[in-house]
Amino acid sequence: MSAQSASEKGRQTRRRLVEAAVELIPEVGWGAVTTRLVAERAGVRPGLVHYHFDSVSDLLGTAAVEFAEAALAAPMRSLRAAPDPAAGVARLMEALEVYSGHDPGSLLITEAYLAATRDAALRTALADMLDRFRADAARWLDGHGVPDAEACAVLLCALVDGIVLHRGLAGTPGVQDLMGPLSRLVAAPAAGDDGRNPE
Amino acid sequence: MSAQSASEKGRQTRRRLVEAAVELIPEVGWGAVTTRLVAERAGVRPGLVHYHFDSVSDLLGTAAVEFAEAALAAPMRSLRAAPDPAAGVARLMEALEVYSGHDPGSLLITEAYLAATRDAALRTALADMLDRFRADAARWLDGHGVPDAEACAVLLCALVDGIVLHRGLAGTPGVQDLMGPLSRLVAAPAAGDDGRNPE
DNA sequence: ACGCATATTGGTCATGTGTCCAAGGCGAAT
DNA sequence: ATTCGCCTTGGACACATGACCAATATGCGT
Repeated sequence: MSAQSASEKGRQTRRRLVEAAVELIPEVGWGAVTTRLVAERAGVRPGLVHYHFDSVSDLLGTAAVEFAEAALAAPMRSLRAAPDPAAGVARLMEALEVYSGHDPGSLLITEAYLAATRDAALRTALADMLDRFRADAARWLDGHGVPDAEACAVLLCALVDGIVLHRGLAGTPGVQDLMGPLSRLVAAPAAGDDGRNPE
Repeated sequence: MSAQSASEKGRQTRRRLVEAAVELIPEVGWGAVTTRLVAERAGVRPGLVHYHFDSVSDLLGTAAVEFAEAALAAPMRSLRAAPDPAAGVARLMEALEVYSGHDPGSLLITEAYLAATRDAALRTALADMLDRFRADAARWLDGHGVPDAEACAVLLCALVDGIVLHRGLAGTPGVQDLMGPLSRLVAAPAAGDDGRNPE
């Protein structure tokens, strides 16, 4: 295969380390990912971790952001491809069905949320991601006549992570059972202006 | 004052350790709570931790369950005291407003959720709690004419933790801005009483 | 061919960790 | 007062950790 340039090999090693971290974070927990552990999983020597990353936190942060970015793209596409709000939410929930039982990806993201509490850089990175996702969803909902699109988007995003979180605990009922109330959430006001909330 | 019996003093020490753990878990993260750290916070000697608890995990699990039990009681009361579903959800969200910014309590619970992923005993303990909460909410919603009460309860519980989780990241919009769509969620389809929001 | 920059190695270092234990304290029951 | 049981003390143990570094390998441009 390829005896690539030194920098190319370096990038590959770095990538392996990130992938190993992505695997390990859900398995053992954010704080329990150690240099030696991640190096062993990546098949490289422990010393390399501190060559490619400033610290273990740096590695973990990089892994979390890279993964989350990729993981959120799919559900977002599902939502956008839907013809109407109800179908969109249905698709979103379907995409979420992947997160059944103890899904490593969802655990990773939750771990990252918590770690972000104690890491300013990670916090802003994740918050930016969430805002982008939320803004996209709000725009789409608004464009399809859903009232309070922005609030709906906030709720949907919270719902996604909340369901994912509870899934980790035990078998929360299948998502399809939730569709009734959910479709009400994004239903356009039937006749009169009913869903409005005067402050 | 005091000069209580030996066993009484022991119970007090144990209580202090639990309280210290409750403080520390959100501050430094579940995995970073060490014997010496928690002992220092509790004002006792490190050796005592392993007298009152089998291990650090044992301490953390005890702290999480005891705290979560107490923390969920208040919102549940708020919900139950409400006259109708819309008001109930409003009260629930109000109670949640306590969780503004980085609320230690919500972080504690989230940390516990994640730790439960790798601890069977803790997992069943937390799942039992969540089920009780969910069942109570469902019963109450059902008794107030909300359709799909069970699914609604699942959504509400997920919503609570999801909002709490996202709150930790940054200033998610105030809860009152979410009430419009939320009242739609629990609105009864019947013509008479709908999701109007008294206040 | 020769340096040159990058990637890798194998090891060391001080520090902090969970767990355990023998000895001491101290109130309570006899 | 003496014994008994719980609580507490201070220290010890073996071990894992993050970070660091001088030396080495590897492929690049010249």
